[in-house]
Amino acid sequence: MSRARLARSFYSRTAVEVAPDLLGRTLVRRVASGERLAGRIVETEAYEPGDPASHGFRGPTARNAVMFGRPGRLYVYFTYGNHWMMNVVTGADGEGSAVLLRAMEPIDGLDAMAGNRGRSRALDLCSGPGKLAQALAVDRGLDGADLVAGPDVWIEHGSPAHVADVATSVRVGIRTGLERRWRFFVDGDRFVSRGRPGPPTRLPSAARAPRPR
DNA sequence: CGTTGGATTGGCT
DNA sequence: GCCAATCCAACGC
Repeated sequence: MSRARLARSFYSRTAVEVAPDLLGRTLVRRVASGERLAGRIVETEAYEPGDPASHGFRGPTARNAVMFGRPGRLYVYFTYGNHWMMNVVTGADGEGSAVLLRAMEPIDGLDAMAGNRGRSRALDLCSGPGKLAQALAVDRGLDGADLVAGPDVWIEHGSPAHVADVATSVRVGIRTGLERRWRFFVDGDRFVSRGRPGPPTRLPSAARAPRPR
């Protein structure tokens, strides 16, 4: 369990490589009071260049500008009139790829997260992308925050999930790009969101007897 | 400048 | 399971 930060090189890979590698890592938010809010990432989605489901598909705009900048920064956007979403910028500088952070198991700062959420049950704090940003008090102010060297939010090495425990599915809530099964999650983990994707499958490299749940 | 609908959530049936 | 809430970026005229 390492508290060292992930380096820029971690993010300088394709979104499809970074997304499963983020599972088991520790997402950390240092709020203004100095308190540490943190958890174990259990669900991500990859958005690649040329992917019709990606915000970057039609090129850079004011909203998605951070996606087209250097990797290792946070891309935050607002949707459905209520919710902020946290993404990690990946790939080469200018490429326009990112990984959506969808859920984590809260580890540190649960009381503060509960206050931010207006909900107290641990399972309700970070089990979805909108919930996660709300629990961590992340909004537009952190769009572009540097995960590699910034003071507000970062990701530590943690304990990477074993490949055999990682499952994939269609990404949640999109209408195009359904053939790309780029949602990655820790199979059987209680803190994964309740999305409505298609049936999950194990990663090809993870073939082995299923564990009991 | 007006319209549309979204990488969701939570409450109600 | 269904659907309203709520706002703003993107796109079309």
